[in-house]
Amino acid sequence: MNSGEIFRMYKDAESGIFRVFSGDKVLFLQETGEETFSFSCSPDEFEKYWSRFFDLETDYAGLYKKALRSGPYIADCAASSYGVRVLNQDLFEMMISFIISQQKRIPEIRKCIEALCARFGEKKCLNGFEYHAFPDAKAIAAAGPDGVKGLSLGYRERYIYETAVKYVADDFIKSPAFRALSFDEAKAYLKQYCGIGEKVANCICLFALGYKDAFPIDVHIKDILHREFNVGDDNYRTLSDAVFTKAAADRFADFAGAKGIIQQWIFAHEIK
DNA sequence: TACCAGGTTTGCA
DNA sequence: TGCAAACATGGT
Repeated sequence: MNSGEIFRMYKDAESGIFRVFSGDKVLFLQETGEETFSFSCSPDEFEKYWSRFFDLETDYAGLYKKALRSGPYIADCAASSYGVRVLNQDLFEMMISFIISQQKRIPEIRKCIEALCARFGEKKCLNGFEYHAFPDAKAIAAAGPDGVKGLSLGYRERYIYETAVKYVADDFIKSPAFRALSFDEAKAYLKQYCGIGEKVANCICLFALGYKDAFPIDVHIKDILHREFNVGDDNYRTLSDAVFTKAAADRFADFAGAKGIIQQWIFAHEIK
């Protein structure tokens, strides 16, 4: 919830109930015991959506044990990130959310996303609880290039509008064929959208498309790869993304296929 | 005040 | 192909 992979999940301070928003859905979660939770959805909706959303088919326990044996730093990250899963979120929501994320801190990202939802998201109601869905691409596109003004998006306004317009017209990205692409193919396809570069494309692949080997390189990860894994000298921040990507592949070769989960545990640990 | 943020685009070698 | 500057806005 606080590890920068989902921006619309909140804990109600009074009741302790978690509210999880995804696309046009909302889910209420309550901890009922030691690692047990009640879900507000029907068993059918759980099977059809939330089970995959929470990535319940992936073996995190095995990865966790492996991480604990992988040197003190990774072990620390795994231990302090116990319970952090890499979710399978809505594609368009991740595209827009991570376009917004560039050059912003997490609290500001949340604010921008909520503002976007308030303006363009369909108003919905579940059990008396009113909320705004994440906007449909059509709603953003229909409002025109000036429709996204006044939301503190800055230069990202153009990226968001153009991405919404392109997405509306893009039948391929909504087809099963897109989901069948390889990781590299999907990433390259996403980068054709304005505002989606290497890092954001990796985030989308990891958080929406299930490519658990995606390894987004951002300023935090650069700092960590330098500090903990001896990548680069004092000018390491000027090194290209490719250098960090290769370094990560080398350092985390043991986790091939699931590097993105390790990345997320590292990230969650560092921003705590 | 100066610097920086889960970067990307643009323009120029 | 690769590099540096420009890009809005808000927080520290």
